[in-house]
Amino acid sequence: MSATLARTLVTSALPYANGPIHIGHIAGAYLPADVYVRYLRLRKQDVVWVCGSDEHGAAITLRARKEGTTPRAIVDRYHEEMQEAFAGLDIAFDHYDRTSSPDHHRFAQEYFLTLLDQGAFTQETRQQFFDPVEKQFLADRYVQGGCPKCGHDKAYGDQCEKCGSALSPEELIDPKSTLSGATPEWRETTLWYLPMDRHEDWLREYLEQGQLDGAPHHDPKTWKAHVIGQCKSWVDGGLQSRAMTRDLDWGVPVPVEGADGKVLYVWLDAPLGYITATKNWAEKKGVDWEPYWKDADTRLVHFIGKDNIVFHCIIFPILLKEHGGYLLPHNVPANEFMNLEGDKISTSRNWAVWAKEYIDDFPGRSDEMRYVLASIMPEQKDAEFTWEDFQSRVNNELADVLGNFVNRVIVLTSKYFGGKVPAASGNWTETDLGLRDLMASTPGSVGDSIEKYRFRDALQHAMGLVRAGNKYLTEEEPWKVIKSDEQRTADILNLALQVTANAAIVLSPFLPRTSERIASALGTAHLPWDAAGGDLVPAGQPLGSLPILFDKVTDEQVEEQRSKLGHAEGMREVEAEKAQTTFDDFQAIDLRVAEVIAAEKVKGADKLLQLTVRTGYDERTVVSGIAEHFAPEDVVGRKVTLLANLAPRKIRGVVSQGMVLMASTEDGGLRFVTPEEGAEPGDIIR
RNA sequence: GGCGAGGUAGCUCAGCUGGUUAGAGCGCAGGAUUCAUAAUCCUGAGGUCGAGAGUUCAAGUCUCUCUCUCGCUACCA
Repeated sequence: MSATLARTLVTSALPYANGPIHIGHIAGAYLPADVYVRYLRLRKQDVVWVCGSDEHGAAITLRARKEGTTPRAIVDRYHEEMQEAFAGLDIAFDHYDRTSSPDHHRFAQEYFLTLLDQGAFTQETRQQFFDPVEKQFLADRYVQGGCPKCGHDKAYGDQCEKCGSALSPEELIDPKSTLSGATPEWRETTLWYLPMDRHEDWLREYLEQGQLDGAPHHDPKTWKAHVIGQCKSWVDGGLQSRAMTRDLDWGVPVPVEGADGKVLYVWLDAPLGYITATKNWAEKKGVDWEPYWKDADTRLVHFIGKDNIVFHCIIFPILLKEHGGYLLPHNVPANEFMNLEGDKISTSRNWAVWAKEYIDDFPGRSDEMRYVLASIMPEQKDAEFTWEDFQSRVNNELADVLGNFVNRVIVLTSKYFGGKVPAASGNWTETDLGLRDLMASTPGSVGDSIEKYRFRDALQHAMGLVRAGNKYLTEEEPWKVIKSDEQRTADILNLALQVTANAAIVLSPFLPRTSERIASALGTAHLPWDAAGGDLVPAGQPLGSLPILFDKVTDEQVEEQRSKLGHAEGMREVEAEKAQTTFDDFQAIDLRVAEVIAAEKVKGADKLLQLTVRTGYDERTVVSGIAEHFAPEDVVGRKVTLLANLAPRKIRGVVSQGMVLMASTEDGGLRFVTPEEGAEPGDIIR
């Protein structure tokens, strides 16, 4: 497959510059791309891999405000930090850029104008929250208020970070501007929208048939099932218009008169960063960038996590096609998620293994992490990282299988042949020929798997050669043969050395450092992939010294890493108290003790429970979004705190008269606010 | 509730367009061996392929129903 196209352009999802990189990111979008690209480079193919920091968007400005600094300071900090993290794990982009650069702004604006001229957008006026104090429109994330679902009192206008549900700003209870704290007003604003429904037909053809403009473009069978599935689900469900601009002051300004205070939506801006990065790479290199994005002889591959599928398979292709002249992705091998020690990775709970911390704790041991992540990469479904598994893979596979094999080959050679590669007679036995066959076929099987984005398989194939080497030594027993037949011993060790040199090549996309150390010791450094398969080490070659390749991971280290999880201090976001209120305002709220006497699930809604509560003076219905935390039988008979004088509201066809108060716990759970024994329904709380 | 992806040996996972006794790595048990980081190699135990029904000469592999997990989406006061 790789032989038919002239060049390959690889991108990895632009990491968002408001937090550090963890192993989930690495396993999702960076390590697979790195392996893929290293392989293509070894094949001497024309390949470019670009990435960069995604530095715009409301979340960054919000964070800047919270920390009392500027968005620039935030993105500068993470731009540096993320690059250190990548470098620490030998993630070697050809070019790492950033979206806040003037080059990128200019290019994104040009691109936007072209689309505008070509009628790709519609202009619509909608109601949006406006901060009367700061005199500016508020992006969804700039509005905070009570979460209508879990009651969390500091949910954002686009989602509640406590319960994870997606929201829109008008749903918030008692919305406040996060800029000034003022209550926002509804005002009209004009934004540009991308009407995606226009594109459903060709998208369907592109995704399902791999056809573009009536011509074959790619083989859809090579795409992952979950990628195509999710895309079809979106297209079949009907595509909506999506705003391509935002009212914000941090981003690429909309280059249109009268559009002050408006910027390009990050999802328009960010993927264009791939193009800017390619241009900047080309300039640095003194070559033409355009073939990489425009020549039909180029394969475009996006490595991403599953959360980005829709953007890379639907929205970005629309933007590229609308502009014209640009290539569409040939494949988007999105990975699923990496879980950690039985739970999902969570930045705010510090339930994560941070790339930088790993490198600090295990200096120089990037290959170990790369190996483990490649072995368990979430290629088809979510995967799970545990430190115990890390330990066992490093100790049993890297140290015992690979490290020990290399060591025994070198020790045997130095013992019997003074550390020089012995010459082979050429009289191969059946066993020898079997191993030589495997040696010859391994580069192909590893490469095939890599080209199919099956990195775990590829690594298995590569390790298979090493395992065969161990078996060979054990069965041929050169330490016995040496006593009677020196030439036969030379043959055995020569072959074992050739296997070692071959292993260094086929493992190098995964274990660049280790491969380099092995190859240097054997004097076979910097050989191309296509050299692999046959004899690589010449007879008579003196071997360099090679210390033990892998230290074992101790139980203490495992324990230490485990104990770090979830225990970072101050990681829980302490929420600022709300603005002062008055006793009179408090008096307006009528809280009472009530007892739940019946409960049932609201049909058609996963999260709603319809409760009947006794207040002592009446019985009423309250709809509560707690069904995911409590079964109906769990709540019947409980005494609860009821907000009694809340205006009735119809939810899913049921009129809810009041609200049951809940405490939302750090782990995202809910607890009833239960009065002490002795309080009876109807008792007033004040 | 709708849609998508999953549910395969103790663990982590492969199984392409349906076809001999369902595989790998790790773990475990027994054995071999000592060149090597107490490493290696061999053998084995042996999983109703989430549950049920159906199509077929033949199903882990296709169809339907159910169930659990994950994601998107709706509901959320």
